[in-house]
Amino acid sequence: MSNHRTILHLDMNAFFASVEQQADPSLQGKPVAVIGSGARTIITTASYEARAHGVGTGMTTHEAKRLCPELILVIGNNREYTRISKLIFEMLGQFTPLVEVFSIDEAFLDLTGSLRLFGRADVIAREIKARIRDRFGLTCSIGIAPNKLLAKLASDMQKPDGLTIIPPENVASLMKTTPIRSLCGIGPSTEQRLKYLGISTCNDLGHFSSKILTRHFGAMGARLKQMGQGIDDSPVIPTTTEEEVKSVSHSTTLDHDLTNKDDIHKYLLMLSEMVGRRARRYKTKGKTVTLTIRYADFTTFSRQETLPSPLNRSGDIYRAVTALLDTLQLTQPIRLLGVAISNLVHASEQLPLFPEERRLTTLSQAMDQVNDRFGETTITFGTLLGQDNCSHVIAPAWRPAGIRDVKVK
DNA sequence: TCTGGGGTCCTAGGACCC
DNA sequence: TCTGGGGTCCTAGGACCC
Repeated sequence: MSNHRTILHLDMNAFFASVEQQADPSLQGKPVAVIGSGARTIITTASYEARAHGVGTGMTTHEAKRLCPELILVIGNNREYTRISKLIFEMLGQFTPLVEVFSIDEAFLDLTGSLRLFGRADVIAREIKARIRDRFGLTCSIGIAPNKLLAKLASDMQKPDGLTIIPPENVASLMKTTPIRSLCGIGPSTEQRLKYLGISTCNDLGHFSSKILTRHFGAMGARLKQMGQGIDDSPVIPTTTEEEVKSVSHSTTLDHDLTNKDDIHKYLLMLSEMVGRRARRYKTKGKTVTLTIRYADFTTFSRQETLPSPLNRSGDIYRAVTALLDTLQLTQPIRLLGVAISNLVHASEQLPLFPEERRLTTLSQAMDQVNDRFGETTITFGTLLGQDNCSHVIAPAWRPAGIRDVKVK
């Protein structure tokens, strides 16, 4: 009986773009990019045909069109991606109850206990790939390794439609050639700081002085050294028992930069309503309210306030963020506005004690009920009317609403 | 028409309390 | 009437993920 774990990481290939190509055969084999609906949108996902021209996530549509004039732009369909994502994750639950949803198109599976029943891990991986292909016409890349860090590294090694296995005995030699930047958790900034210390491969990192790493990176230092050695003890946490969310936020890049206070207030009301509604759906309230502003030149900053009692009514959130706005001296036109609540506590089912408070809470609940039944914009605040609708494209990392309710087996 | 949106975690410094 | 010091909460910003 070996004492190491067998972890599988699944990564859907060009998920949003592939779903679009499946739904519309005329897109198959063509360069396709999924974008948002706003005026200043970016490429969310590019099909492999588009990637061949250099088109990638984060590019502006104009940059992408310049690289690939025949590129077909498709506005993302969040509902459909969420629907398929849930079906795939449910299917994964047939192989182990230990399925951790990492994003809308990625998941970790702990197969350690499943091997006796299903045989070898690569057999399970091939079965998963076949099912996803047969049922959805989609491909994925799978990595299998002794832990999550290496499984994720492995799934990245062959795309699209890959299957990469890192056996425990191969870890040390793999670390010799793997660049630190390939590890999940080491981004551009950490890479630069490590390079400055003369560290460029995982092997360099794994053998570097703990003392110096701790001096430069604090608590993160020890963890970095372990990562360099390919060590990762973090468990696969099934999504059903996942912790509660810690914040709820919405932000929007405006179609045009704003200077007018009335316009800014309208957007803040819209964002407050979106945050409040989602918080109420989650049955949560937040004590801290945050306003985020991005200026035309992209400087971004935030102001937050922690209130005496938690709130989730849209009007209360709106009041708090406008109060924060009033403390500021704006120096440039505004490009982006964001509203968040954090410091979350469970919302009590009990109605407030005072009549006026009770009236407002009941009103808020009634509006939610109507909106739940007849669609998002049936009832809303007067000043919101005439505002463009707020159908934003979810990012690949977005966790589908209610995903925590997915029954895994 | 340069540069989306939703999250988590960490840090540093200040307030405040004992 | 020099300098302590731990703990907690809060704010603001930044790194990182997809």
